[in-house]
Amino acid sequence: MKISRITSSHVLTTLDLLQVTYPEASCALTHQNPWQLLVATILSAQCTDVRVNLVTPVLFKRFLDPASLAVADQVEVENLIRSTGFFRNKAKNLIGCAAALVRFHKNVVPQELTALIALPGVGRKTANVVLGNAFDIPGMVVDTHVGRVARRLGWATARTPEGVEEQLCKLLPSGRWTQTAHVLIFHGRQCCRAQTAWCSACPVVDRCPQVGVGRQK
DNA sequence: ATCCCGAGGG
DNA sequence: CCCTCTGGAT
Repeated sequence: MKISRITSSHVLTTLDLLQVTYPEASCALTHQNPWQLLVATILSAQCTDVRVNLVTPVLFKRFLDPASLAVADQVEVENLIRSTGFFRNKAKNLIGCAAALVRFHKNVVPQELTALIALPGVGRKTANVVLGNAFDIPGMVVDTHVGRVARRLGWATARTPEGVEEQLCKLLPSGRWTQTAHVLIFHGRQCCRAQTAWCSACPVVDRCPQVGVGRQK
């Protein structure tokens, strides 16, 4: 199958199959607005969404908006988010983030990648999650897993992460960018591995143009 | 004991 | 590139 024959709906179906196979890969952060999503995403580093969702309601009840969090006592914030890990860094970043929004962004979350990354505690990954899930702006972090799996599935041909990102964003339907990156990472780690692919156990073998590439487990 | 859907700093 | 920051799950 050539790349030109890969359609959006074909990709979507494949994605759904992968999602069913790796349910834990789906993003389950609860939020009502970009600000809450930003906070939840910062907290989600090295921590499950379930644990993040346990602390955010308390945090948002105590600090309603960026303005109140910006002047919060760091130790109080630390105690509220302790169970999400890296709590000292996260508390400092959360407060710093809120302060930057107040100071430079009129209290609202910016919609530009560079502006988001400039916020404390916000890197490429967090920024892309916020852009995609809160503003529906295309973008995803392409690591080696995402690149390899996307190429094997025929969804991308580019060799650089940036090239793959561009091809995937064009191919994928609105709002599926971060979810796709995540599910491809899971698939790449657990089944479609770099050295030994496990095609006989692959949930999407029949949709893969390169079944049997490389060594097989 | 080891791994994790990350970010920042050396 | 390598390290560190942390708790919780496995």
